[in-house]
Amino acid sequence: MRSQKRDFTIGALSKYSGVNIETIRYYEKIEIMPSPPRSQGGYRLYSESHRRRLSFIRRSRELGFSLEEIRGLLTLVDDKSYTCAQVENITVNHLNTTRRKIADLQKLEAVLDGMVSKCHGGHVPDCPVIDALSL
Amino acid sequence: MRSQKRDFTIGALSKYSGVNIETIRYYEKIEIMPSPPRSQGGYRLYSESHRRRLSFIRRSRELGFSLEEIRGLLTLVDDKSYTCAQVENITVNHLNTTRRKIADLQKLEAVLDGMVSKCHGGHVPDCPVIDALSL
DNA sequence: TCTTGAGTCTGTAGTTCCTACAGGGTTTAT
DNA sequence: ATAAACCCTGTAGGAACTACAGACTCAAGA
Repeated sequence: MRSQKRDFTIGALSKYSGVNIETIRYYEKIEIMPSPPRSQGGYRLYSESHRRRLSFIRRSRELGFSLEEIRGLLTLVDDKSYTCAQVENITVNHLNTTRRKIADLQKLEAVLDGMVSKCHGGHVPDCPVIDALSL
Repeated sequence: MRSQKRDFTIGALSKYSGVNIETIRYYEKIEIMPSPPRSQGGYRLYSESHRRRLSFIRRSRELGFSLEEIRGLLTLVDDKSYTCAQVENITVNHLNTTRRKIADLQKLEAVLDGMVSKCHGGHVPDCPVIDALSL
């Protein structure tokens, strides 16, 4: 019993992944998602691995990575012929921007949290949100 | 001695904030940045508060917030006539997405960090990066 | 089996958020 | 005063979607 792959259509994939149907087809065209097999009538048939890849892309986009950055990471998944130095290069780079983003978001979190607390106190606080991310 | 505001041109603002000159003018057109005063010859003259606002926008964009989301936060800064309930609404919302993003980035960080360690060990690791953000 | 309605197909055009000129005026340093 | 470096407006292009239009497919019920 390997992986029974119950295929699903593009509409179902869209629901499971939170990505628009049109965007899914767009991702296939620019080759960041693979072309799936088709039914006799020409319908795209997806499986679990597609759903996982697509969810990864969506969430990475929400974190502010460009499709080219994501494509770079995904080649690490797809292409098994990298040297350690190449992998480390891509990975360390991504790790740096990831850590910077975490730090920024935590600053933002602190400011927003402070505002909510003050608001609970009853009077409208002024909003120092710019101070969090203005260098 | 209040704030001595040494004005600077759009090119300088671009350097200080890391935002392209064209993008700065675009932000003015869509009214997410205010129209600054002009010199006799028509040059835009910016001061420190512009720089801070613009840096905030740039870094928020890098964190994956849309201009509309950022505009929402900035109205909290600009408009002093909100009720506490309104402020809390906007803020709590933003706080939720912010925390979700932090959590996602931390998962990604762990995976990338793991890859780098394995790479230091000498042999090319396979890349479980999708697992970090595929639900 | 035939029909009907929801779902999918390709292709093209529109939106958002920039980015890159073109052709001209302004500043500043020599 | 004059050239280099900068800025102006306007328009056109690119990335990453998003929204049709018109035709085909599929599942389910009469």
